[in-house]
Amino acid sequence: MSIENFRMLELEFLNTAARALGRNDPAGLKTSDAQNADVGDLAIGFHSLAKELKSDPQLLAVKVASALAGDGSYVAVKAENGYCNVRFARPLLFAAVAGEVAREGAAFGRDPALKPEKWLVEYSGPNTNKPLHIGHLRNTILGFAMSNVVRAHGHELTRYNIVNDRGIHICKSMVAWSRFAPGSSPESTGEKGDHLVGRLYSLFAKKATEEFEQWAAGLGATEIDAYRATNRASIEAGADLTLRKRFLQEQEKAGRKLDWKPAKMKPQQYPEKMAADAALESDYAVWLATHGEDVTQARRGEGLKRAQAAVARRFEAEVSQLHAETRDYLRRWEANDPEIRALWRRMNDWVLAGIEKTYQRLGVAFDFVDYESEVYLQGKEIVGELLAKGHARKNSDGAVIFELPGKTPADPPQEKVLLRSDGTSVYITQDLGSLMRRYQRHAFDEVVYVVGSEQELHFEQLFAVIERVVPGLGARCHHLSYGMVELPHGKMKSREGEIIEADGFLDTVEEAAAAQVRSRNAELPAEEIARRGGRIGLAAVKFHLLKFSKRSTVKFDVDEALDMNGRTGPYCLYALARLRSILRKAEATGSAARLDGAGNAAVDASRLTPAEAGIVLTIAKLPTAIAASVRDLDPYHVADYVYRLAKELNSWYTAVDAEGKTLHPVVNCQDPATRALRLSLLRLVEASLERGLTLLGIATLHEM
RNA sequence: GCGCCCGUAGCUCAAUUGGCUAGAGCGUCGGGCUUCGAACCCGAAGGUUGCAGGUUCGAGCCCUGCCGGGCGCACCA
Repeated sequence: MSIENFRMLELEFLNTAARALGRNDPAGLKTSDAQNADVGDLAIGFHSLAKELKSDPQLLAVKVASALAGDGSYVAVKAENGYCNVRFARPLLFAAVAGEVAREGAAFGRDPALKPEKWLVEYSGPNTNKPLHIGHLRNTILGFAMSNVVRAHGHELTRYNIVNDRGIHICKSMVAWSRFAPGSSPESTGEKGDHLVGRLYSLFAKKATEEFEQWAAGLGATEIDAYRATNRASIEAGADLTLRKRFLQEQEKAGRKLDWKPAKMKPQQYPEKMAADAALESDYAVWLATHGEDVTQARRGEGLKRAQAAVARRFEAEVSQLHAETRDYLRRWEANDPEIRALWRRMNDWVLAGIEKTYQRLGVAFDFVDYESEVYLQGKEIVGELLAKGHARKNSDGAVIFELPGKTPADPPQEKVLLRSDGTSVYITQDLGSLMRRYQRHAFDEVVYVVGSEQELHFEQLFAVIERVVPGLGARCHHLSYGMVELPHGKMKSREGEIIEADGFLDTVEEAAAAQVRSRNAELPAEEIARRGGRIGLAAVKFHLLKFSKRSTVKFDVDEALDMNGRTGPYCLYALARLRSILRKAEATGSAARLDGAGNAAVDASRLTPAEAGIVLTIAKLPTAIAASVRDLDPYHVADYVYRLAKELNSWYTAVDAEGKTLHPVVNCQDPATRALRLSLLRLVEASLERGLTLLGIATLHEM
């Protein structure tokens, strides 16, 4: 039997170890990385098996080591600390890995033993009232990479996008267009469609604020006063509550004990607690007195804030022309008013065309797109079926209720609303609709939703509901939940605060990258500088968004992401470009070796230096990295793989001996056999880096 | 108040899912270009893994209780 890939080498090792212990198969054994490169390539730990056999791990390790000693496949075997470390014969290792890369080609990285399943991945989820922002960027890049990785692992993959194209926020842009910019269009203003509509949306917010202030300046002021007069008691109580909280926090910081838990208190502690309470109250009185000015200010501020919020709500609901018009638009939209529908369709098309341009620029794509304006209707049908089958029930006021178990076993069941009492749909209705439609259409095995961690509860509930509808399906639904993106200036969140729109952000990074290129290659034509800057900038953004595990909050420091020194996209791109420069030189001097079966058979892999063998071993780990990414639903393992390989390559490339002479010359290598080997190795690294970066959605360069 | 997540080197993050001596990047300090791209590389210092218990042959990882932070707990999306 010939060894065709690294996995077979691993299995051979495991099987031999199992046989040495008198077992039929390697169940209970698994390989891990050797402790370090000095001791070997791979290891097997015998701790858990020893426990099972009531034996000593080191004893088993020694037993296996002695069985491997005469085997020509291994050039070093060492039993230590309950591990058996081995180093594979170099020709064997090289042939296995080179053969795998050559044979798999563009599929390198898949798991040959995998039983393929049908997977769906949903990501991006744009709104049609504004352009993509930096939060969408993490989502889209993460989702695209995840879907690449799922397919690379060997599964059948369908990529989905869900477009939020209906609701009150869309109507705001439409009202702004009708009232303040009728007739404007991307053609007339020269703006990208999504930017135009986003600007109209902001314009609505601005005009609504103006409307409110105008009203508040006159009639509104008395309204606020009246509100404050009638609600003085509760306002002051509220203000007092905040002050008290502040006082208690200060006390706690100072080390005062406040966390008396009545339920856990022993009876003899009661007098102690009462004394403590009395002391606390008197200290609070003193604190209030000494913070007199502060207190009045806070009370005034707090009261005003609450009054304003309440008045603003009432203003929106009862006074504002703009908000009334928006509600009117929504009602007419739902009633299929032709005029409103036409405007809606027209503006949506603008936004979608603009967003599509951003997708193209990012190099991401989808196989199917769902529109909420369509799936919410299917959601209603699904809810109807649930009702008919008795899975859900109607409330006294007509809302459809689904009973979910309480958060803890002790809690009562919670009532989840699936349909409002007026029959309109809520958030979960449409997700139910799209999920069932996709399930019926594709009969998928697993589905992954790429959505921010703030929606964990929503998906938990969605999956619980679907589990009741299709038993067993809930467990096959997954939420790829990720953390937020922050810029040095402040927090970035989809529905609050300053929105950093994606195109402008990408422009900034790409221009900074182009400036780097220009400073080093001033002679290049402007278009070429822009092209390289674009690739480097995108690589910087994507790698930075993929190199952390999904849960962590990403602080996006542009300078850090663009740094050539460090764990960055540009660094990986540079390693690959430098490698390709060598290969070009080799082609030019006619010393190139071809990466095919014959070429590899010709190279003498026994000449591999330890550094080179290490690189081969790293190359071989792509299937492992991909498998880990699928297991964790997190592509960062692949980003880690790419960086490690780039790092090892750069190290190898620049290594020098004691006199400062290059240790690993390629083109200049005097020995033809070593040169051929190194060229083969570089082709393997090139293919692996290209493959890894492609999975991350990062386009590479030949020159930087 | 309840639920989920997080707390690891000065900073930002890993740790093959309970295993060998807890590793990287940045920053700091020191070193390396007459030869394939120095847009790089090498070395050093830096740790009571938030605290206190527990389970285990073995805990950064599992359990309990605290402390600190993030997110969530709508007939919003």
